[in-house]
Amino acid sequence: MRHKNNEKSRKIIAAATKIFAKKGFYKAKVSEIAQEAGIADGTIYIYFKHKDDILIALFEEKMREVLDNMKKQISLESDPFAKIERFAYFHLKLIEDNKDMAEIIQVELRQSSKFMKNYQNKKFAQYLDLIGDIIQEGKEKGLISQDIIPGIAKRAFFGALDEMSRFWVLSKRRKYDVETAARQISSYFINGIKN
Amino acid sequence: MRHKNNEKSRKIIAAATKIFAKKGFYKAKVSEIAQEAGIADGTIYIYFKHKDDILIALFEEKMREVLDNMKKQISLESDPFAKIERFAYFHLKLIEDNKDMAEIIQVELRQSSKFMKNYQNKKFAQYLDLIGDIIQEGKEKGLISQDIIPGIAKRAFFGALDEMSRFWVLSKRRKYDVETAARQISSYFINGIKN
DNA sequence: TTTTAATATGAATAATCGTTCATTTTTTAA
DNA sequence: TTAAAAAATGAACGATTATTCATATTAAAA
Repeated sequence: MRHKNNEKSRKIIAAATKIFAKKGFYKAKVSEIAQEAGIADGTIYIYFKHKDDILIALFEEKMREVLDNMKKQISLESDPFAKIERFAYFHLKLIEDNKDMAEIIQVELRQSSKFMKNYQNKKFAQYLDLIGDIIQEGKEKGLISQDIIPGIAKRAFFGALDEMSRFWVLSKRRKYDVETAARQISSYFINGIKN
Repeated sequence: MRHKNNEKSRKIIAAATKIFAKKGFYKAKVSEIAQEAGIADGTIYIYFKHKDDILIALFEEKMREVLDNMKKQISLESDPFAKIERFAYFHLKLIEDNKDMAEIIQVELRQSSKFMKNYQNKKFAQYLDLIGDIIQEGKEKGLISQDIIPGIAKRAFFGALDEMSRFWVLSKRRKYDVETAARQISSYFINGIKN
């Protein structure tokens, strides 16, 4: 039954999210994931061909969620600067609400190019492009300086948010709240690029 | 003889830099590092107790270099904004000139908290604080808005540069040159935080 | 030169874990 | 209800690889 299979896949991914976040991909044992999911070791291999595939499926599922959610959020605003501010807030909010996912994306996504030679993270590129598109729109509306290179600016903005996330994810306590961090970071950026 | 030992340690670290960058920590075999260094597998264990220790020593050595170099660069400027610009340029230049090191710091440093429970990267914190101190100085001189929170701003700026590095390190070709990227990123930031 | 100490070697060890598959259990179809 | 198919199990396998250590080599001291 198609429905049940998806259910079990998701159960495995949910378990893997927890275990990968806690131990990292390499130190996470397949048997631990199985135990967390409440199934036998071998069952995992009915749904995933290799351990790697669990991580890839995890990326795909989470990134799809994140991307869809952010698209919706952005569409609620019409002003490019308001979009940027909203992006910052919801990005950081997402991190706060999904620590395990955030930790995996922070840590494992970066090394994914090493152990999965051919895996191209298209969803991540699309996520970055959400910012790129806002900047492009702002330039066209004359709100953002023509000197700004969207390919650099989108990375600078994402990187600023991402480093903040890293700090939260890897340290135990949150020193700044989401609202403050989002407001600060988006205001540096908006003031920095506006015409 | 002290001198010779240090020499061999460095030879091992140099070899490890190459291998870790190419394969990542977990996929790098100790025997490969030994081969790259032109020594026997066992010899590595005279200089390092565990594989982990090679990576830690590597971090320490590289970060010390990076930190020393950047301190010198910053001290050449007196104006906080000029310091920021110089920081951006030399950070990106360093990445460009030391691809292997950059790749390791990008990828392995992030997961270091996972496999080395007790390793605190003090040098990295100091590196971030170089930016924090510049911002503090700028605030005191009235050049930077009092609303700016150095603990957030330093991460935002570093993150912007770091994301650019990530792009360079993980993609094959460099799309933007160092000068352009440094100028863009530091100008967003400076305009964003100035009074 | 001879003795002693320090270094280096690399084959052997031992532990780890991803993956398989013969068997059992559950579900579906007849 | 019974037969066939699908899904699940988990013990066993086998490949990998960090680390050790008995032996050999080189350097230092006597």
